[in-house]
Amino acid sequence: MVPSETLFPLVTVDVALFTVIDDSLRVLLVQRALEPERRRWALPGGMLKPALDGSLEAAARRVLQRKVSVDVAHLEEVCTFSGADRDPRGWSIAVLFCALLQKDQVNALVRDKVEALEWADATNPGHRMAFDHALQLQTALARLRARVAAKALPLHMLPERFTLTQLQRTCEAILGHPLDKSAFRRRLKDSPDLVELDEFVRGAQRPAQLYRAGDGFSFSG
Amino acid sequence: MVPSETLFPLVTVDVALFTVIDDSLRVLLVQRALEPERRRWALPGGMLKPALDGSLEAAARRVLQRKVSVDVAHLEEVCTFSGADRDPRGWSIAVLFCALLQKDQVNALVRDKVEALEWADATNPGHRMAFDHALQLQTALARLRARVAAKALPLHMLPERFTLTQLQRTCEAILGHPLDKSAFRRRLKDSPDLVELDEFVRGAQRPAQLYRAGDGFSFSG
DNA sequence: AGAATAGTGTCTGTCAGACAGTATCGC
DNA sequence: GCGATACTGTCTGACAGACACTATTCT
Repeated sequence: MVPSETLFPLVTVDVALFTVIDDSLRVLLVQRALEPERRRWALPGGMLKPALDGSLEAAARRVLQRKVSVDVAHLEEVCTFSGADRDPRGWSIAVLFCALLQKDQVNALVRDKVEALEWADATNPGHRMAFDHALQLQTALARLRARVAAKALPLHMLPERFTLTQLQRTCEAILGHPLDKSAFRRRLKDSPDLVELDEFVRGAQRPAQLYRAGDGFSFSG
Repeated sequence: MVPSETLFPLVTVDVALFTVIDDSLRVLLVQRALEPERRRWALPGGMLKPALDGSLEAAARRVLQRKVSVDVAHLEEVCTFSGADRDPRGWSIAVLFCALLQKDQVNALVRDKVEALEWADATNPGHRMAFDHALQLQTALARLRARVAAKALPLHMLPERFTLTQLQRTCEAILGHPLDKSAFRRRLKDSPDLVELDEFVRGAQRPAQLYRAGDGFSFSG
């Protein structure tokens, strides 16, 4: 215990990194290699380093870069968690971020040498989690769902070109319940966030039109 | 400059404390008594003190208690502001809170011995503000407006017993535009957040029914 | 032809804005 | 009665859920 603890809190950033795999919403968990809470599963996170980071959001990007070598398309602050008891090392602040990963980057994650990675079911991760990360995950999930329920489109989770059915499946996976196809498409018909392309996906059935994100698109802006 | 600055950021809490005076939305500003930014107007705020504060929200309550001796009914985290340049003392984090003040407590504010207080127009405070507080105010105001636009009732700004017209005027002051009376009341007709009382306000016209907040009421919950 | 998926049309209920109307007070 | 404010009724258009329908491909 260093004396500065009573003057300065520990400041960490944690990231709930979401993606959709097989129509199920997943969140990235890492198994901690160091004490405290060694071997427990946790959201990827790390200490703020003022000498390296331009802001808390930059710190979150650095953590993701270091742990999984990934640049996420969307990163958004959710809220903070603070107090003397949430981390045994002392009075601490965790700033929670919510991030969306492009589907085609899921396999680009680099497995850190010491930590195990897992894409856990976001609604039921199946591990007892470190610190207050179970609460953090619940909070980030609620924020993500609220945004999608409020008609934000999770385009940052999809490949650059995608079909409306893919988009609908992604929204359904996030929300956890099915959506009506007709209503879903009607809502998107005149959205400036979607641009109709002149390309189609061919499969074992009727071809589906491809779309891309509109130019000024932002998930929450 | 102490060397710990490169390891630990300064952590402060700032509070945008809103109320409605004369049908206009106001925010509490204080004039700084100390450097840096001495004599500039700012949102009330202060350093986090881990030895005193149970959490960042508790720190915000302590700051309000110390600066204006007031216990606010609603206090909600908005987001953080961070970086090396926002405060000349070094790399810093400000955690912004949004608070609502009961109308009948407006005059209960204690003027701190060194700082001047002012209830400034929230949309146009009329001062050049310290640090990034102009941006903070704008952000807190946007959050408040978004909540009220999403049908949250700012009952924490009203006295314990109030009329529907008072409530509507308060919402209008927050949003900055008039609301339709019929639609407003229709929406509240079956709300569990409002309880009809058996009392009326008598004036120079038809008496108005009084209401109080429902038992489990929370501005954003 | 039939399976499978893409995409559309229509009915209906809910809800909000607009606005006119009625009710009840003081003077 | 008149002014003022409280409160209500009704019309209408926007929109979302439900669900049946058509369209186009592959096998």
